[in-house]
Amino acid sequence: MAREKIQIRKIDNTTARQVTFSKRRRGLFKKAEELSILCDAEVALIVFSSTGRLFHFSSSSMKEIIKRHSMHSKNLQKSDQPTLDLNMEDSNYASLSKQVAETSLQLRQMRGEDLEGLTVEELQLLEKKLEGGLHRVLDMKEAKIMEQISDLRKKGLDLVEENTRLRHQVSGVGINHSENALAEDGLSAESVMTASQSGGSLDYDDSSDTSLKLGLACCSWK
Amino acid sequence: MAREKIQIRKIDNTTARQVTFSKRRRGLFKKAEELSILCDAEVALIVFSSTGRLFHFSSSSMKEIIKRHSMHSKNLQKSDQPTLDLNMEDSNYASLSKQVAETSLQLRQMRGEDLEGLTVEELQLLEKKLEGGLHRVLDMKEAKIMEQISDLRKKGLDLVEENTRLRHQVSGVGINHSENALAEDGLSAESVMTASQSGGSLDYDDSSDTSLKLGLACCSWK
DNA sequence: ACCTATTTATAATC
DNA sequence: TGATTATAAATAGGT
Repeated sequence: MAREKIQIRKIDNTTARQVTFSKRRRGLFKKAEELSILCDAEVALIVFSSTGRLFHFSSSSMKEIIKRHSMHSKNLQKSDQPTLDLNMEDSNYASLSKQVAETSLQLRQMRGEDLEGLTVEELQLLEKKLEGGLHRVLDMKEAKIMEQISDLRKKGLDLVEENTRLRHQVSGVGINHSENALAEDGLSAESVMTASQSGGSLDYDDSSDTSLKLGLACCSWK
Repeated sequence: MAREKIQIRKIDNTTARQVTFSKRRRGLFKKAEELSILCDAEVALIVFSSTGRLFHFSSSSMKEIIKRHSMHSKNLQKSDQPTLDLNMEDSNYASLSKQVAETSLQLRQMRGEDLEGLTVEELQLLEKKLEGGLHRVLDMKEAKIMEQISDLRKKGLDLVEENTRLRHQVSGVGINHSENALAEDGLSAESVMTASQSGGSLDYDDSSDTSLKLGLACCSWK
């Protein structure tokens, strides 16, 4: 709702996502409170950021609202869960632990560990994930490298410019002592450009081991 | 936010209040969902109208989010629960929670997400990890496939053997009716061996695109 | 964190 | 309720 319309899907850029999260979170909580006041409603809002931070609002007691909610929804639940507040909290830790175990197993498997129990199909899936991840990492690395190169090139050009200006100043003032010999074969703007570009071409070798690929092997330069 | 600015206090007129409730409720739920999608956040929203009707939204499992919330808030609660075990869990909770956040970030990054903040060096490291993992996964897959192949081959040999035995039995008993024509071009033990071996040679080509590596990508070996 | 051009949400009205 | 519309708010992209 601003400078440009955006699509409602996960924001890729982490920083942008966090900024948007902050802004929209404030907006959401404000509106939640307004609804509760204007319309005399009971409102409970719980938000966990993707980094795990908790934000919450409730117009009255969060516990009461949650209880009331679970009473309502319990009518539709299979009553195999005598979930009261107490054992719910107890099972929290377990579920979080389970989550840790699960995620770290996934992580280990992506590192190529603990693969014994997997079927060929699961391995195939893992392989696809890894290739996808690798591809995106390579793309990002490439982007960063390009950025650095263009930065460096720009800086180089600036320096050459300043260098030239200084040399002119020096010769203009007529103080051209031997100490300034350095300036006499100072780099030209063009040579800097060229050097930067060859640095940026990053010619890769297809036959090299993949671990040395330098990330540009299969990538599209953007 | 419209024809006129309003004060945020309870709307006296019941009808107007209900109308506003409907409109704002929709807006609130929409924004809650948008936040969860855009920012990859976990969001739970529970609303009771003043007439007692329940409305709720949750980006994932309401139960899970509520659990997670109650764990967090327990940390800030007064010690009306002087249970030793619980306290221990509380003190562990923060670190466990942090661990979840950390591991899942790593996982996301291995999937190629959330890479913005990384330096080229970090990306390089990630790349190495991915390549290492991929390599081990491929190795394991190959091993499993080889194993399956030799299993199949063995079973094939057994079958051929039995087949032969059966054929002998059949001809021995002298009941060689036309229905048994099938047996007459039964596979020889050798042909099974050969077929299995050529299927199992698995020569992969280093220069091929990784996604096609092992040449068996499309086959589902069980 | 602050600034605006735009997009959204919505209060009043029909 | 539902549609309309003028206006208040929210906010995306920059700085």
